[in-house]
Amino acid sequence: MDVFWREGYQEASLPALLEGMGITRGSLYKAFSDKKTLFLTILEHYEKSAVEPAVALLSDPETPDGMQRIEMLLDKVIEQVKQGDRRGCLLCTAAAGAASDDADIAHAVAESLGKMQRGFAVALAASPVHATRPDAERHAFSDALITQYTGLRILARSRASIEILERSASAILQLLRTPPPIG
Amino acid sequence: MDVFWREGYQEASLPALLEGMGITRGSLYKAFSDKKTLFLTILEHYEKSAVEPAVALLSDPETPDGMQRIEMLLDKVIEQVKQGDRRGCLLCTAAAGAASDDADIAHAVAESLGKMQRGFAVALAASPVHATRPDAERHAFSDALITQYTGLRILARSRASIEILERSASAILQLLRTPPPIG
DNA sequence: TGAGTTATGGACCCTTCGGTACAAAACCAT
DNA sequence: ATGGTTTTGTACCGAAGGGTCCATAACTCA
Repeated sequence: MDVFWREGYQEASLPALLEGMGITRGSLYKAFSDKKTLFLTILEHYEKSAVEPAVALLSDPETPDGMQRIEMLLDKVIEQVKQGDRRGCLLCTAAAGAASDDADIAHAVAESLGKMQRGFAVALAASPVHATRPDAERHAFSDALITQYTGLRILARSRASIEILERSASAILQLLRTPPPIG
Repeated sequence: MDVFWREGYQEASLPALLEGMGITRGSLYKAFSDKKTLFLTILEHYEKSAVEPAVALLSDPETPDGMQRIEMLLDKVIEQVKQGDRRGCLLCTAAAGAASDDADIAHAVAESLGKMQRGFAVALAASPVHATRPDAERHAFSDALITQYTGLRILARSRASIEILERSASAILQLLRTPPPIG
């Protein structure tokens, strides 16, 4: 997973993957029919090991304020970058790359990003500021959040300064915390 | 440019580029020393033909309200997708891909994205809602906007539904139009 | 322990990659 | 026209890509 995460789908070469997995071609092609199938399997693994925890965080009732959950998630992302991890998000990178030329991969990626987006919606519903707002608005905000999240992850991959990422994240939080005008 | 735009830096093959340019290898390597140099030249061209008009739009005093300029820009992006153009943004795709492993390319990309970001800042400064706010806040919002823009462009490349993109764009506009609490 | 099965290594296949070399063609000034 | 220069097309290069094949090694169970 790490190799795909670091290098992206297309760029991850078989030799690199094999070294990362500590096996050889024979075993890989015995277990997975080809590179694409391997990647789809990895996407499932990523969903379990990265997406689901993130969604769990966004849905965690132990943090009553949904906005705070979102803040925690974004903080995690920023913290990762601070520690030198510039891999970004496997899904976001796949969405950007030629991976999304393939219908199966594009579908799997969209599915996982959809889960994240619904996670944001759940968190918003648990926010005092947004709980009482119309469903449509929360839906739109969760769309904006998944977009923001994707942008953040992509810019993390490029060499954007940590300050940009931090300001960007705190700005979106500030905006979402501002109570909407009555009406 | 279109070939790189559609396929990304790494994925764009020499034969594809040659066909797109209507020339053959001999001429290409006469004019540009290699693929990377060609791409850097293309990035300059993209900056002139795509980034600068966008920045001009964001700075256009004929539209007095800066927020409206931003809305126009996002509308353009959405409109492009509506017309079936899923190429996204050359810079954003390059930022996501292995292109940003190369320091020169990463630098050029960051430079151009920086121009966009400053464009957003200029537009915000021309908005009644934000003109009187602290510089630091506008700066942070412009960071959030370039992040949002990147996310939008990446999701446009993947097969995200047009509705997500539309809601995402209008949500961020709505948030930015909400006057901040006094203080 | 030994027959039967499965997993593994790695040589090998073809294609495509970016890049070079160079002869033929096109252009140019005289 | 003609000699010299520049531009163009294309054959070719080594490297690396993903994928196949098969002999050997490693397991399994009687």
